[in-house]
Amino acid sequence: MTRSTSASRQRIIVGAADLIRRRGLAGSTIRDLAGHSGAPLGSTYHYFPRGKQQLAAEAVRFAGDLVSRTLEQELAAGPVAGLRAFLTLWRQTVVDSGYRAGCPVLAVAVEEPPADGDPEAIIAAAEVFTAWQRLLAASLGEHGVAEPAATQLATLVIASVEGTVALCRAHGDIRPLDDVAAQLEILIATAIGT
Amino acid sequence: MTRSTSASRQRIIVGAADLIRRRGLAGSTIRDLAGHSGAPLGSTYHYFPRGKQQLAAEAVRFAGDLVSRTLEQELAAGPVAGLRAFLTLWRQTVVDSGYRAGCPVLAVAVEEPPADGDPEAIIAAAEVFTAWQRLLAASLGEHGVAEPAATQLATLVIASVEGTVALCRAHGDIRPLDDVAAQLEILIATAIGT
DNA sequence: CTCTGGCTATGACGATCGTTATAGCCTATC
DNA sequence: GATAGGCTATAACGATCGTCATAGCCAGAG
Repeated sequence: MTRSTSASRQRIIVGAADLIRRRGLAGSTIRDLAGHSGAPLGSTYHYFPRGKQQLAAEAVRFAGDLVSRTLEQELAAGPVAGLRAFLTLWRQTVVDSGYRAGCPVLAVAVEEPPADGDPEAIIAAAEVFTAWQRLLAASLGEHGVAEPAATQLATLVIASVEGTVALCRAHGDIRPLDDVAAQLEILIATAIGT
Repeated sequence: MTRSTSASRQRIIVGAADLIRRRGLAGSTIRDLAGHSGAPLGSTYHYFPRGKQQLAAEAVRFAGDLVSRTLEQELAAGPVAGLRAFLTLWRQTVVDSGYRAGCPVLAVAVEEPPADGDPEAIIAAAEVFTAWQRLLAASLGEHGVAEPAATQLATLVIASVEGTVALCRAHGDIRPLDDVAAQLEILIATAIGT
């Protein structure tokens, strides 16, 4: 039953990531975090003994890895292809949710970590941001962009997309994302000289 | 005593903005929101009868107007000067707080508005973002940047700075902001042809 | 079949949530 | 110095918070 066990645990994580990206971490109760995937409250503390912070950290890592995999795949066809995939991913998230869902990593990053105990969640968020940024920076480097421009551009892309997703939610409009997409594509294409 | 009244009310708003940019809205209790400026809980509902949402909305507008005024002032010397002032403002916020404070407008924008009643706070957040974006876009237009580039660039700047502030908080490092600043400055300077 | 152990179900703990109500203070005006 | 009203102080409301404890269920190993 190791299989079924993992499945339950995984479903809690997936549900937690979905709820956090909508309501934030402080806005999501452990009961809702569990209930969003149909799991009972008791299971949450069985699988995540350190409580809310641990579950949030795992949800952030899950969402982060999901994006990282897509990013890595599409970057094989070059930085512009990777950028487009990254943008498309967030466009779907925002539009499909009716402008109610954002990025769970950002949601955790803008909240205060607990004063007592390890701030697992925000550390996980920082690691995810770093992972995305490195993937993009490496791809830019491989396509002829020198340092420090490659690093700076990669950070700019991650930051601007995260910020734009929040803008779209506030406005209830996808236009900010499309506007930023247009400028980023020009910027990256120019940087790699194509 | 209209003066003293306004002063108390204003101090609550200022304190609320400071707390929200650190803890988020859901992470800040009404008691803390009041107590952060030394005001009693009762005063909160006296000045803001519609409760937490109203106070949050006024805090967002206060912080937004503060930034708007600085932005408008510095943009008189051109888009690059305005950009630099905008970046410096956020740099101070993040560094001076020891990477514990971010942007209260973004904090509200990434949270779910209440299901019942008017979502005053997130509407205020959207209006603030629009105000900033229009100021910058207008300045770019006055310096020869045609549409839609002016609008797109302005949105890119706002979004990327908001996102970067969150990145800096997560990492406990100011470098993302400096990296983004470098790229944005090149981008804007190039766009206006200087 | 028996037994073991992972998982669920249930309920409770004290603390704290947003909000409301009301009684009293305190200053400005006449 | 009395009066009025803006503001504060205090207590309480039901609901819900994160967390923990424990009893029971149920599949797989012996």
